[in-house]
Amino acid sequence: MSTASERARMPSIRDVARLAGVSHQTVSRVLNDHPSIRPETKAKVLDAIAVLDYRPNLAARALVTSKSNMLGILAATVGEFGPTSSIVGIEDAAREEGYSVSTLNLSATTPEAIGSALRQLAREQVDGIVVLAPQVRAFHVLRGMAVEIPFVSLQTASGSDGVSLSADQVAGARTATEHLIGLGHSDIIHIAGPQDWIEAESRMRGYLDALREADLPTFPPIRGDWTADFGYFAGQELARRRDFTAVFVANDQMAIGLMHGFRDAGIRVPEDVSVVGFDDIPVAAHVAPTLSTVHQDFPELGRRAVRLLLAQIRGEQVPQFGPLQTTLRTRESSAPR
Amino acid sequence: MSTASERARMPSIRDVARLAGVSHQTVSRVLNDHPSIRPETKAKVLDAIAVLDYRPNLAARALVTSKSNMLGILAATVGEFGPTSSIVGIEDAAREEGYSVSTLNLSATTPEAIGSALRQLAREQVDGIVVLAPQVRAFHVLRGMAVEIPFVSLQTASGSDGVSLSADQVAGARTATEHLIGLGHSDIIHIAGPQDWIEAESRMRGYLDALREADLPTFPPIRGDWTADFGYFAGQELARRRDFTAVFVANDQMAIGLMHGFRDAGIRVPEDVSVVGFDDIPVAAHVAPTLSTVHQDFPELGRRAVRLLLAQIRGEQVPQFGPLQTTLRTRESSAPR
DNA sequence: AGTGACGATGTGACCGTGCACATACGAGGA
DNA sequence: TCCTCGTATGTGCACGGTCACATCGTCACT
Repeated sequence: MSTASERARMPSIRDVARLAGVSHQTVSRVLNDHPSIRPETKAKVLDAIAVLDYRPNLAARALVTSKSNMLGILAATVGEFGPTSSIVGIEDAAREEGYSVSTLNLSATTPEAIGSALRQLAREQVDGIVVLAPQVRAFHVLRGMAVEIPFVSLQTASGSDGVSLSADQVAGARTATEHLIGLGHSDIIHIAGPQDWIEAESRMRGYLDALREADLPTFPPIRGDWTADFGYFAGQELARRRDFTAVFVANDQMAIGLMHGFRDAGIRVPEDVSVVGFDDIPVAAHVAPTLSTVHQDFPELGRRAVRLLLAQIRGEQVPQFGPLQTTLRTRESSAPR
Repeated sequence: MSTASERARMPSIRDVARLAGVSHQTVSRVLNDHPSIRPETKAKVLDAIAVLDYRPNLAARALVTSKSNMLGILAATVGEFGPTSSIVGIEDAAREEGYSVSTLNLSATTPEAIGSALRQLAREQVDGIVVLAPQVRAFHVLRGMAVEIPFVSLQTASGSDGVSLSADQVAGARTATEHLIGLGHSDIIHIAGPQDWIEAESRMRGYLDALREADLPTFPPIRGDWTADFGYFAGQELARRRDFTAVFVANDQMAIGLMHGFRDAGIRVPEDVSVVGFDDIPVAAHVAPTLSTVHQDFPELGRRAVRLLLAQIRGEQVPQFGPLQTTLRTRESSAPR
């Protein structure tokens, strides 16, 4: 029966040292896998650690090393499917490497908001930051502010230059558009994402490239907001025009909404109009008609981001990833003209 | 031009003190809003802080106070829509209260995995933990292990007993089933979630309650895994039986897959069979036919979790939330018999 | 035998805070 | 006038690790 009154202080490195009959520094060496430790001594220390159920205090360690063993995620994505999936990949990969992850969700993408978020993460002394801020504006802000903390930004640029990373959006969009062209469509319109999203721009570029190369007419893209609701209204709007036979939509949510809008307006997919989306969200294969779309591996993107970031942090050779491939998933919503 | 060689050490509380001509303790008092500080002194200190761009070192603070100002999220959800949405709510609310959030995603829900995750968060000295582990097993594990850290668990129990919190799943499922009954259906089957998910049980109970009360026959529920793919196979399977006219599905993904399966098997929704889902995911309003479902406010659930947790941490009166209401969204997929 | 290098371990300082206690000063009551 | 009390501020230590340096023994080489 122990004295309940005495505050249960966690055992420290010195408690372990006392029990093992060594100095606290020796314990520290065992914890950090220092080479010059006699196996016998190491065993004694490990025993003591086990007996006391000792766990190193991360705050103390962070204080003295000014390294927190923690990565930060700065996310400026409302809850889009893609980025959210990447976050899971990031967390898993980080955890595997012994890092914790602190997430910071941003609603606004103003320079001030991004700045203060970045400073917040810096205060937490994260060792590195993965930025998921697919907006053009955010990207510039980041470039502009000289952060001393290593960071990798996800899905912001089309190429990978050591600090940014993404699937090959342009190629994916191009493939999707070429698929429609191959089906005999020559009047293909595009519903794009918000103007300041880099991915939206890339997907639009891929669309334009494919059309130009095939000498087909391009249409001014319609700017959406990624939501299914917008897609619906766009569908109703487009129903008045009949100068197209196919639509390439910048993401699946809008594509699904679009098909709904068409349906309500009496336009059949794919008989009257073919539709291709982007992202391959889980329900894309099951909506009616099933949606042709471009698949990309978001979790893998997250894992790569972590590898890139850790290489930077550790000063190792930064791995050069080629752009992540996308895959076209052909389904019912796209059919020959 | 400054000497680049000298390591840029962050300004500490003592640097501020020196510049302001006071003791470090006075600076500390200013930082912590201590009452006995002359306004004049306070101003001097604040000036110095601004000049040096000083920011308190959280690790040092955590070390001495053994409080980290950080909340942990322990999530054992593969990436389901609901929990993911709640996480956003948690983060926002936590951030507003000045807390950081460290997320830990679990793939397995074995007692060992949960235990080690909990210990990991404890090592990070989080002040409290929100657990999103909707599996029955996880719930028991948590109950079993005496964690000294305050925690709130989300979506595990149907009631709210101060440490757990959820929308009223039973009532929601009951409303959905009653809706089908009201449409004249008497043979209603249920596709449930995985056996060890508490929500799956609650939704099933709501379904059973409604049927029993209306004196209608119940069917042994079909156990799914939440995925649209499972729904699809279930649809094909069910197409062979024709002993029902309505299906209440435990989540929207499976419901969408189910409708796909029916479609491929030549069963029309809602003419031949009515379908109602649960969760109201964003595309539910746009699939064909649009899906009747039960809406719940996941982000609000997350916010409440944080309020509950903070009250516990601060030793305040723990707020008693009634169960969060759900709303039935009636759409095309459910029609009169 | 002397010397240098290396392995194994110990000693003390230090990281940046907050806390307990000490101190200085002015106001108010006996 | 002296003592008490409250306000405003300073002093030193503790938190739990790591780092730089010191110590001591052993072994190889000259």
